[in-house]
Amino acid sequence: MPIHVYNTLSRKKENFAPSIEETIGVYVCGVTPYSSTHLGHARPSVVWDVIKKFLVWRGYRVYHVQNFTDVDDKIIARANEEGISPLELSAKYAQDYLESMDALGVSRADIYPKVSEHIPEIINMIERLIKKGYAYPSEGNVYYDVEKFTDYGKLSNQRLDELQSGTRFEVDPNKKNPMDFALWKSAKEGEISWDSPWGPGRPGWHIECSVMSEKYLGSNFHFHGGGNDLIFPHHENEIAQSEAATGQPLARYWLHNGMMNFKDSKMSKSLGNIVTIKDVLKKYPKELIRFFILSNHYRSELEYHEEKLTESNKGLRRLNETVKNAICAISLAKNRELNKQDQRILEKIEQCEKDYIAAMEDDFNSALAIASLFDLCRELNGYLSTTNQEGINATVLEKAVETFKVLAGDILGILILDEEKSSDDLVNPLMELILELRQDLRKEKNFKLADKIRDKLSELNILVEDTPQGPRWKQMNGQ
RNA sequence: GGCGGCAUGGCCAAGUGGUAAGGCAGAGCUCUGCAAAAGCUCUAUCCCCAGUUCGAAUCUGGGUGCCGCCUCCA
Repeated sequence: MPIHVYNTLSRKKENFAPSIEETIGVYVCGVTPYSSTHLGHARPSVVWDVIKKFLVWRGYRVYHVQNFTDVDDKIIARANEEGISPLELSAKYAQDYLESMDALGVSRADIYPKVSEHIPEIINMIERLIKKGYAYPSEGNVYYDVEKFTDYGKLSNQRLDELQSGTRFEVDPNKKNPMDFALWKSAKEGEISWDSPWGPGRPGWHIECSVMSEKYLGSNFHFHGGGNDLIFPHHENEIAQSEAATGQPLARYWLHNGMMNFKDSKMSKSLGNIVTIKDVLKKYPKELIRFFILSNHYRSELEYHEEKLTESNKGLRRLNETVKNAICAISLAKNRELNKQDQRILEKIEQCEKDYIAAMEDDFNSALAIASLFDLCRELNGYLSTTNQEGINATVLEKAVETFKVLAGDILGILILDEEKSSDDLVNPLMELILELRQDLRKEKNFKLADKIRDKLSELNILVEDTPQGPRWKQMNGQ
């Protein structure tokens, strides 16, 4: 079955069928690192992390480039406030970004190119654009001449005249057209700058992505991604720059994720309604944040509330408990011929994997993929409570656990399997002892004392459950 | 003003022509000494109006409400 992806450029789902030999080129617009990494940044990162892992699991090779725009107005302003250099400031927050992503279990891109390290290439592309007549210098700046690029507006479906009438800011007298945008900005007094044929200055916002995607992925790669707030002007301008310079389509598929909203509007640094990833991770596991994000389709808008996170946690926990219980049960299960019931569960496992793949192949519908995991979860729980003579089969359980480990663990990153038992060497044997004594009490029908032990342990955040296979305990951490 | 998107049960959320996935919450039941966990059963006709169609949540037109972009933004 072929993969289908929704392409912003055509505004419909398209077939995505690269040959298995070719490496899939992915360029995802990264961040402008001038303040702490927030949950809004987690969305595209987690989504693309999962897309990459899914594609790799399906046998493809992926090369992923993600930039840091480490020189820009905001960075300069913020650096001045803090009394450090712009590059020091952006390096600090780029580091914060990478740490946050590592903490979320997001696999790293193959390369994170920075604007400040690609000045010669940027100057080179600007020169190419000037030579071809798509750009013009003016007072130490260089502007892109949008009227020269006849396809301008094709990604965001805008018409140049409409855009102009919507102009809300003062028109720069150096520009031929109000919509022209800067490729090179002349430096103000004392500002960070590089020498160029047009005088000291720095790159405009959009040019770095055109330059760095070409350098690392060539002129016609597979996926270009980012938040849908980047469609205009950022990606529109990238297309104008790259396609004018190379004469080739920039990317074949444009994938845009929806915004993460907080308090009814987009989470963004300038609105000040941000929740940092590191803060959330102090209270909740990374798997929960991923589960929360992946439970929604990547293109839809996602409203963040802490209560929604705790609610999601209950579903996630059920999923994880099922897998843990299955792992525990393997040692008690039997190795015998498969009976009809075993056969049925094996079919369910297969069905789950089929549904999961179909969901992911349909524009990476992780929400639907997760639903297939819950379907298997229910079947497996039913199987685990089997009480008939033949009991449960170890091979079946192993197959189920393996499936969860790959689909939920390796690809989605939402499986939590360790941590319930104490790391303290003393606690485990001690708990064994307590539970053994409590079992004796229960056999003697001394339920009063047995219940007291359970209650007191509960006060210590240790949950005791009596199952057909014997007592089970776990530490409850936090929520 | 222009462009794009969204509106599905108490809450969250899939589904883009054939009669509504999944999660959470709720009710009842089963299992259990009790509990916990788990399982089973139950709970919607898809914002409003008009239309196309044998048939629409799904297509078309109109309306209402919300969000994003057009200024830095994932």
